[in-house]
Amino acid sequence: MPDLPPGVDVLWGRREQAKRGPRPNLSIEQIVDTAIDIASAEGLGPLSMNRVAENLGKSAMSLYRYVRNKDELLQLMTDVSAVKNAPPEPDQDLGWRPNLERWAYALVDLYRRFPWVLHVPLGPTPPIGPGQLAWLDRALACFRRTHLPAEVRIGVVMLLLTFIRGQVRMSQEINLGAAGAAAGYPPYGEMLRMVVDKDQLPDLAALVDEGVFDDPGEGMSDREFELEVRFGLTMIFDGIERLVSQFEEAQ
Amino acid sequence: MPDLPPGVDVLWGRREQAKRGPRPNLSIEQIVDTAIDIASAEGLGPLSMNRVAENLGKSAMSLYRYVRNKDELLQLMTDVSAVKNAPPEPDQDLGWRPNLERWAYALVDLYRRFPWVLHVPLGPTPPIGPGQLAWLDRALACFRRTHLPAEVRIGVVMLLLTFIRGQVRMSQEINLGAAGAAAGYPPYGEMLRMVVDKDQLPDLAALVDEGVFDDPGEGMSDREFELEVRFGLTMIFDGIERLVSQFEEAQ
DNA sequence: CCCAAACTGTTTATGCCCTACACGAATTGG
DNA sequence: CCAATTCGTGTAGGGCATAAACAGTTTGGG
Repeated sequence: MPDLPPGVDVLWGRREQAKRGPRPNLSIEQIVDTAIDIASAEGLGPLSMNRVAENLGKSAMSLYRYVRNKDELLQLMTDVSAVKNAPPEPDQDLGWRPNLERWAYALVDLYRRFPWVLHVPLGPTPPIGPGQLAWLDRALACFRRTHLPAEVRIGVVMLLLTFIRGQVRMSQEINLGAAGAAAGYPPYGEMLRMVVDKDQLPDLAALVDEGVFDDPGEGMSDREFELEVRFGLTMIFDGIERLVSQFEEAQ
Repeated sequence: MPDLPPGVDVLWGRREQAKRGPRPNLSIEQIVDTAIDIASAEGLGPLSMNRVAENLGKSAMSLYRYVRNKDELLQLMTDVSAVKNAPPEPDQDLGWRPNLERWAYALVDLYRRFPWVLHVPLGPTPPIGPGQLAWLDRALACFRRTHLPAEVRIGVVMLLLTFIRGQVRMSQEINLGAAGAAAGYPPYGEMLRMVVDKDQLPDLAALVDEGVFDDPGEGMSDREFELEVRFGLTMIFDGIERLVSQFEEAQ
């Protein structure tokens, strides 16, 4: 029987504790927590094994007694963040749409609380930790009273996952760009006016002239972001609604 | 007047050529092209300044005469890939939906031809190169005959961009995971059966029992991927259709 | 015509990073 | 009580981006 990928045993608490040898002075939980603290405060850039060990008052190599890899540490961090911010329990009296909407906005909150999660390179397998699977399960639970076939349910949930992930990530990066505006670059609208040619990019030029790209405030405000996400989610939920009613009629 | 971000002058061919000094033995085009070749063949991991220079028969530091940063090189690569795979010209006799669908699937092709683009960290500003702006323009051109207001047009295009980006990226990573299956891991369905508990994750367990996660072939086939993308895009396009007809009636 | 200025490519060096390895110290089963 | 096992650390190796100094090449101005 083949083994599970590294880290999975840890996530599900199936790591057998040592019988011999000195007592461990650290724990994976401590390591992952401090790593999460660093990443949440300063991002993934400054997160190095050295830095984590330093914050724990230990040497860098000591971490490798608990974690095979830096990548494994990142995977653990990702799943633990999903545990720290658990999905809401759907209320089966409410119908699928309000429940799924609550779920979706809770996911947005997760990515806003732990922005670095969006920059963790995906591991060798699809999500398999308890945190991420709990999110998956709660989304699927919203469809209990519908007649959607199994494949469609997953398809819909995956659609929401990728869309929310992409949207939050993009807004993050746009915000980062706004911070770069302090570095001396002109605002986006200005830059576009400098390079966009009316002949080669006519439709874009029209929008630039309308001032659509001229951000009034500093970068993208929380309200603007909310609107952008809500816009996309509404469109997607409308599509799901059509799908659900199709399979309801077929019943 | 503040300067443009680094690399923009290069992208738009506004780099002034040197008058003094020896003739350059390299060109940015060469550098970017070989970098693209490496990344397309082996991914961003093995792409280092040393490696690029090596493939050109030069020393690593020579590249810094043409490029400020590795990050700038990555941004250039991204835009050039969008030029090498240009967006289709919309046919104004066809209506917005067929045109936008062609555009969307062409974008999917772009990301499949240059998978590494999805892993390039976004730069200090939103896209400003001619390649990416051309894609933006061609998408906007699809709405010429509609009455959508400007903000909605951008919103829709952004929605498509993030969705396609996320979807292709996820399928890439799943495929990578399938490659990891050769490393000795059991298939995803098996692993889920090992960890998913019927009491704690009932809805997920139901789907696991149905065998939804048991991939018949090796990883995700092209056909499966096509279906997945088509599924999401259809839902989104239905949502756009609703939106367009709303503003048509309001006219 | 000639020299100084400007530019190119290379060599060298610095400072990070992850991590393989070997070691001494601590703990415990037989 | 010894041998096996485990823990934490120090050292070192290899890779990376890139700063700085330098030698060689081209050209504009006197």
